[in-house]
Amino acid sequence: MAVELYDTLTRTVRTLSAEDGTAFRMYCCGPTVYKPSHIGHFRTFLVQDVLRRVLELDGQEVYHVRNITDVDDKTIRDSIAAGEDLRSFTSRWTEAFQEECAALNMLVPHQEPRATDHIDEQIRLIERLVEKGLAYAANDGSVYFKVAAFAEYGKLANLDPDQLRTQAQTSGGERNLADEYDRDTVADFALWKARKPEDGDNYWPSPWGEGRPGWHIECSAMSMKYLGETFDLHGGGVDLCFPHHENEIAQSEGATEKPFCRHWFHSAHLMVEGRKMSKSLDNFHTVQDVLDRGYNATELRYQLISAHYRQQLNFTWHGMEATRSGLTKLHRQTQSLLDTLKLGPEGLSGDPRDEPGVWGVFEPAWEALRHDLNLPACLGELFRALNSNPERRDDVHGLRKILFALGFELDLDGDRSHAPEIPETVRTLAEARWAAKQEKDFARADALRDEIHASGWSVLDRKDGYDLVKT
RNA sequence: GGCGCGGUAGCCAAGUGGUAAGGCCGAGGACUGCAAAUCCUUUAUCGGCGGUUCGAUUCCGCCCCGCGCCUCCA
Repeated sequence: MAVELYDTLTRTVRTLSAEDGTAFRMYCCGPTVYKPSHIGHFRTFLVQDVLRRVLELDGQEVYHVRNITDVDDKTIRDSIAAGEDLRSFTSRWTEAFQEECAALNMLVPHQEPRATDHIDEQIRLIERLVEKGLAYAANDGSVYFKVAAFAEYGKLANLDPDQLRTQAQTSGGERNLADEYDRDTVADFALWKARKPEDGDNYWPSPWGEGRPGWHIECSAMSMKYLGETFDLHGGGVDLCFPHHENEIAQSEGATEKPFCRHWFHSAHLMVEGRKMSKSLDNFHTVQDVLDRGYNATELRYQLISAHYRQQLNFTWHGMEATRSGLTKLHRQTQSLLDTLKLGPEGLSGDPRDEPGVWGVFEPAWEALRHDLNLPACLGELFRALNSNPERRDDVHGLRKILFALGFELDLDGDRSHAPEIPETVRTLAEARWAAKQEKDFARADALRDEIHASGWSVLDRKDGYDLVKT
């Protein structure tokens, strides 16, 4: 048994393994905390969450680190605008992020290091680079990585470093804005940024004067601190491929002369109604936006993991409706399986990671996950298995594992306990209608149903009675 | 211009060198006084043109269309 995943660096599907033979060490680039994360961010984090669940179901011990970037232009700008110090400002947004992760039923990383808690580590890493001639201090007190000194620069994003060095314009023909500091070539990137007036109180002492770390260095410093100089997997959205991860490789491998990480895991972007979503455009939906529309977190989770991770996912409200229907079917069929086996909701409780690898009819769904985390295929096989009317005890083990991998917590048999109180007037009307129906006075029965409907309730007849449901 | 991804039923979306999973919606049927729910059945030849092959949606070439990245965006 093994889990296979596409690796961005080698452009091949490779088997994942723990280099040290014990724990699989994965680092995921986390959010920059200055406003609510949008559902596109959560797509990436959810896909990473599923990967971790699959690895753990496969019997591997996973050590999962996801950073919090709490110092950059935007966090500084917005905290000052809010009249709040950076630490408390970013702490608020970090907590908001963590609450939404919990709502989406994501496993909590083993470490969630913050950039500002690791300034020393970052400075030491920069010092190593300066000592090795891979970085230089500019006149303004900033320190830059010397891209020309790192021969393999561009290997992850498959870009030509010579071209990058001389590129003064972006594809859109705009001036390359990256050139606002004093450096040798446009491709060189800042490891340390000299203090500027607009930084307010947000600066730290360093061998090169007061300032703050650049964008990429915190991930190199923190991943290596918690996972070692070579670790197993590094993940993020495709947009991080360049420059962020390319720069991380340059910094890290430049300093250590060891491979930085063994596997690169990038997930494609979420689109919204056919358009790209990003913090710089104003078209993003937050988790709260989706909840406000009346969808629950499980429905959102399902939608966000339902496409293959290397494929763009187009989020639409129409799609959310389809997802809701699909989840309803999943509930129903799962309940049906439990009923067949005379098991209560507890039949699916407990931690399936501790159970033996028995899959029953759900084996194909598991195979789909193991092979490059093929979630659409997994969902297809899940439904196919349920449609086959499984009735063996072993099948429940398989279903429990698949539901764990997907992170779905189904509210089985829970509808009645969560149902709102039925008003006495409605109950009376419903009793009267049932009596009328028994006497085959259908005109009166229908009239009473209309009355009940006007009170906000629907009557659903069964063979031997009826249910009242709030509309 | 450079690098990369995709075009499969009304919608979403897997997949394979030998005639295409699954979900949603729709349709037909069963059930029901009706309605809802539920159950059953049912809906494609895979962007276009060539090539390789006994055979291609799947491999190769060209073309058309859409999308992403190319310096601080997951």
